[in-house]
Amino acid sequence: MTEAVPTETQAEIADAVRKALAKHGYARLTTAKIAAESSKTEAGLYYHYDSKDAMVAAFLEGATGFLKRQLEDLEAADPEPRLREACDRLFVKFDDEPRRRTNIAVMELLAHAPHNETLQAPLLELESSNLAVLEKIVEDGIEQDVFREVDARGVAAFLLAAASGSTGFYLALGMEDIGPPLHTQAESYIDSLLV
Amino acid sequence: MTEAVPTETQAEIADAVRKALAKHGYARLTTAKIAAESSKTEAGLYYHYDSKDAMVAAFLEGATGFLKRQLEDLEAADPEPRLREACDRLFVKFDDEPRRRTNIAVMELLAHAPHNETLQAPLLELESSNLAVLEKIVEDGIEQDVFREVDARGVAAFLLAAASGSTGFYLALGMEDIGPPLHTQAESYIDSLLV
DNA sequence: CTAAAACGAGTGAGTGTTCACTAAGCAGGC
DNA sequence: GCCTGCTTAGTGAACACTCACTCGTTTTAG
Repeated sequence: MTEAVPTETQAEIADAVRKALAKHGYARLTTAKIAAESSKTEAGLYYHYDSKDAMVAAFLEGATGFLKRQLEDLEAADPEPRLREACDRLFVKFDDEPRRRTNIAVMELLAHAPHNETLQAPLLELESSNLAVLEKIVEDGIEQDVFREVDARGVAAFLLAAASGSTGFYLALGMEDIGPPLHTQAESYIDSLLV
Repeated sequence: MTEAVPTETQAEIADAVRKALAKHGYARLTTAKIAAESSKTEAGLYYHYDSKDAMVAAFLEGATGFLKRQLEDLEAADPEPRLREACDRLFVKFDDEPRRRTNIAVMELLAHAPHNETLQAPLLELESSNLAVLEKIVEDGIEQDVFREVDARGVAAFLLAAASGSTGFYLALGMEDIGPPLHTQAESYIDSLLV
């Protein structure tokens, strides 16, 4: 586990990967397009990274790190509002354009992960972490008698699946009108967990 | 809407696309790999399709058609068992290898859809159709007083999102142990809809 | 204190390979 | 003898990556 804090330039390139992915998608990502989004030339990228794959991996580590922290740094302390806050962050808003694009990009990398080993580790860590955070909240809620005696892991997985699934038809396909009822339904689902 | 029933050879090529996608993913899909999965040479593919994009589109139309029909041809008549049956088909089993790979491939195409127009129409039709089927079941259930007065569209979207989301961490990342509790939780969610 | 050497960061111009796609031709059935 | 279906052999473009070199800064040596 080489943590290797990226230099400023490395971070700039990783951000260029994000922009290029948002514009063109992973399947059409090229080093030329990454360079175009950064202040460097194509060859210059290779001074900081060994390969295109390494650049994508750098972006992915940054993105998954951010998504992980977003769910770890919840403000509410009590289980119920805490779970609602988590849900709020998990269901990305349609008009948050950069975040929407980034989520779609991560989804494309996720779908490609079975065919590219370097993508697997950060994604696995992201999902495991998110799952653990949600599970912990539900467990606490059960202990404090605010939630019914449900399967904490199942509930966590169900919520997480619903949130990531919404990225597909809501964010990627642009089915705008489905977002609000979806989020409302997630809230109702949480209601149904209460004692 | 040119329905254009594919010839036998065209269908064989579309199936070769499926196999190639399962093996290599969309980002690494090449015409050479498609040819390798079929009985034709690379150039031969172009006698039947104008472009690589057209071949992918042909696969996608077949795949989405199948996924649509799978949810339209439910056996149970009454809302509750019907919704459970729909759920059963929506949550793909881990050990159903070809289906699993196909679902992942469709997910990769879905994530790439914002950057490739030819992918959008069949995917939009698939999701709309699935959503409509689920919504109808819930609506019927409400009318027949077997489900509570919930937001049918929201419930449909929530179930569909959970199912497609599970493709990500369950199927693509290989988190095998999360599948069963997820499916169980979907069942519990349906329980919570009952009057 | 200064000149030379070394180094970090980057560029412009390639290189070999892979890719999507095409042109020309050929076998066999009507 | 002419379509239909397919092949062999390309073609130019795009791609990931490399190389020789530059230019400013920093380190070292006398």
